[in-house]
Amino acid sequence: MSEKTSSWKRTCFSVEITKESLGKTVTLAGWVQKRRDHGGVIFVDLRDRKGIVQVVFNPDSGGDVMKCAHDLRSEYVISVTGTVGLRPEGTLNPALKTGEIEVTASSLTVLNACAPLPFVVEDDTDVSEELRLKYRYLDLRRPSLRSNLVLRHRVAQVARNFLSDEGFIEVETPMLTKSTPEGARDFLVPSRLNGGDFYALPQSPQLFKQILMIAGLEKYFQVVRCFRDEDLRADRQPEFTQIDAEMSFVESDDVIAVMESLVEALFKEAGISATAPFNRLTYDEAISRFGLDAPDTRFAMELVDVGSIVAGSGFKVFAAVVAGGGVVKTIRVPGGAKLSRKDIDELTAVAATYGAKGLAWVKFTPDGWQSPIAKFLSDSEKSAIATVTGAGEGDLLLFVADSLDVAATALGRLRLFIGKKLEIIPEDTFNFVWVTDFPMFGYDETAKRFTAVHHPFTSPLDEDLPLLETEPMKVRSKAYDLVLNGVEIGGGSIRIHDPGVQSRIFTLLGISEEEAGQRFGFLLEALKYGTPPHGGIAFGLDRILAIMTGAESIRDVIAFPKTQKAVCLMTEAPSRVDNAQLQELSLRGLRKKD
RNA sequence: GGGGCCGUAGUUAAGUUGGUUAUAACGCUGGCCUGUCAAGCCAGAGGGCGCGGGUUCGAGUCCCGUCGGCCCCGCCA
Repeated sequence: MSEKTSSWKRTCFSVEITKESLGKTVTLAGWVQKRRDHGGVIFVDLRDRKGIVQVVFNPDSGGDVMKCAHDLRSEYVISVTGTVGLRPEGTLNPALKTGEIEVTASSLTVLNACAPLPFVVEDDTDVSEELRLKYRYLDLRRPSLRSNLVLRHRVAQVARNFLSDEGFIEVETPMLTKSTPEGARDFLVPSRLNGGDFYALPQSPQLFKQILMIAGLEKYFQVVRCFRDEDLRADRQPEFTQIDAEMSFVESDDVIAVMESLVEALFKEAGISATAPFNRLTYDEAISRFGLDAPDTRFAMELVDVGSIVAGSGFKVFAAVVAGGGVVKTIRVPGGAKLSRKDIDELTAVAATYGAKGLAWVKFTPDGWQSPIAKFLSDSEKSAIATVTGAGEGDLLLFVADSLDVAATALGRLRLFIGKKLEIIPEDTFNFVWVTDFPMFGYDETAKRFTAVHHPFTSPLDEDLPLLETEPMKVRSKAYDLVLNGVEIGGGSIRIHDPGVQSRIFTLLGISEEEAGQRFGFLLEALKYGTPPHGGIAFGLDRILAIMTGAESIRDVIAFPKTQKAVCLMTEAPSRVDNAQLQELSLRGLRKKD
């Protein structure tokens, strides 16, 4: 196809060519980003993994080479040998790292052609994600996506190096493991050798890492895939990656201290400064001030409780909720009085999504209170509300009266919604906060039983141990989450290392001794044999990278992600299998073969 | 399980109150062109509107169903 005067093997990458290479002969290999054919001279932007450089073909290159260059198309794979030269004055391209130089080709080898593309391989493409996922290999050629993968690699390396330097041992734990019905839905794997039995893919290596502590590893870590068969979101994939760690002979503060340094190191790799120690909030504080257990602390607009002010109010809706044990909370939207009725309707709809039955509002206008509820409130109530919220002219107050859970969630979400809409959340700010002292238990109204908020192996606070049997809902745990800009990026706890306490927790969760034995017998057994106090944490690598890269979805930091229906559009997994395969696994297909 | 948005050439979109041969840009194909980098100029090909029903004289346009993508609620110890 062209003269073979030299090998097609690359001598350097595009971006390695500098002005110091002037006059040198180089061989480049890569993809044709763009061809600009002027007839007598042809420019080709050659892209390799590291960047782009302009290659020039002119009649001096030889007739064959010109003809061959003329036939080049986007994404052809080529090798070019040529001489590095300065670009003529006035033809520099400041947009390119290599914009001052160019390579004048003396030979060209087409290593492979490329079929017409389903979409243009460029960062500034607005092609649908559906198509991008189907042709993921083309999508990944785009520099922005590739740089996400590169950063992911670097961050994972930093994690490994850091933890290794801190004395953590990376241990691989099984991917084929035991199903534990607690928690998320398991992905099941049928066992051929034990027909009718199933493995589960791990939701996390939780039990294994605890057992590694019992085994005396003292410090364990793993960059590990986890699987949960639940519905997907922008920040949730059925398989995702955790930086998982566990330590022995530690309390919460010990884990937090090491992990803060790790997080500093990870974010430094992305050019983001995270300065430890990070702020801390208890769960109760987080809920009461921000409404959510993953508070976005980049902006204020905190929740204010006005329950005591309106407890005896003429506004029966408020008074009744307080009398019934509920709360009345409000947020002040600075300058929010300019919002239209339609805007407020929208906010009401948002609040309704999270279960709020209504959204009361007050606009502070030059003429005083403008509000559907103003007439029900006394002057002293109004002034108390203004004082406690700090509301002044131009502001808007939004109230939700409901159970603590609903009111906090609705206003907490509303706070985020308004923060985004009014663009009052500062960008390029990274606010880390530890949320601690989570409640041990939640209550499942439908199943009429207690559930573990974190997981059943989380240790209660020592001082709350006596409340286990008397007031379980008041028991707090030694759990901690790391929250960044309103996103939970990690969470962990000090574990129970006392089999007696572990049994009490199982009893409370309504897990019988027999059941506990079936599900976690190996752990309960192991706990008897000299278990050190231990605890750990796991970070969501995908979420961390999404924040670092500004990605809207973790799909943009995962090489081969799945769609919302958990389908890989490239491989078309999941798919049907042969009946023969099923039979071998003692399974029967439920769907007819079409 | 539920709510919302979307689906028209290869791609991204426009398609008035349902009305002749469905538009545009980019891309693609061919030609011209020695300094472009959103190259330029000329010519050209390409879809029957995700799929299936229905209403109608007539359906991208209305109705029903279905498939797919995205966002969210539930779910995610």
